[in-house]
Amino acid sequence: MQMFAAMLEEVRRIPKGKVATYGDVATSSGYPGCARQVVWALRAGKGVPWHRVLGAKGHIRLPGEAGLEQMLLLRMEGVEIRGKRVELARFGHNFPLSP
DNA sequence: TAAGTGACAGGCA
DNA sequence: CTGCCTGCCACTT
Repeated sequence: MQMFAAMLEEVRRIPKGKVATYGDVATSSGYPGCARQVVWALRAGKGVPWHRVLGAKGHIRLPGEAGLEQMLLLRMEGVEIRGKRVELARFGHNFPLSP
């Protein structure tokens, strides 16, 4: 499995109403420490719920209107947003380790 | 081959 | 709480 493919797969596993961080996606997809590569995957990936991926602490790391849209999409899925951040304790998706 | 880039993470003031 | 700095890794030029 290619790195990006694995990452995109993990992103697709995030259920509606939940979110995950770049680091979590990277780790659970088998590439710990490759949070930046998750960005690559998301940019290249199509048909993935990219809006469910946030930065550390549930911070939205998308600048400009894209961030606004992400916030909107998350809200529509039932994710509450406090100011500029999400409560990972409640909406963070617990990834099933896949070895 | 080396240097630069990025929707990052974690530590520290 | 915020903002700055460093480490990280795959990819491009």
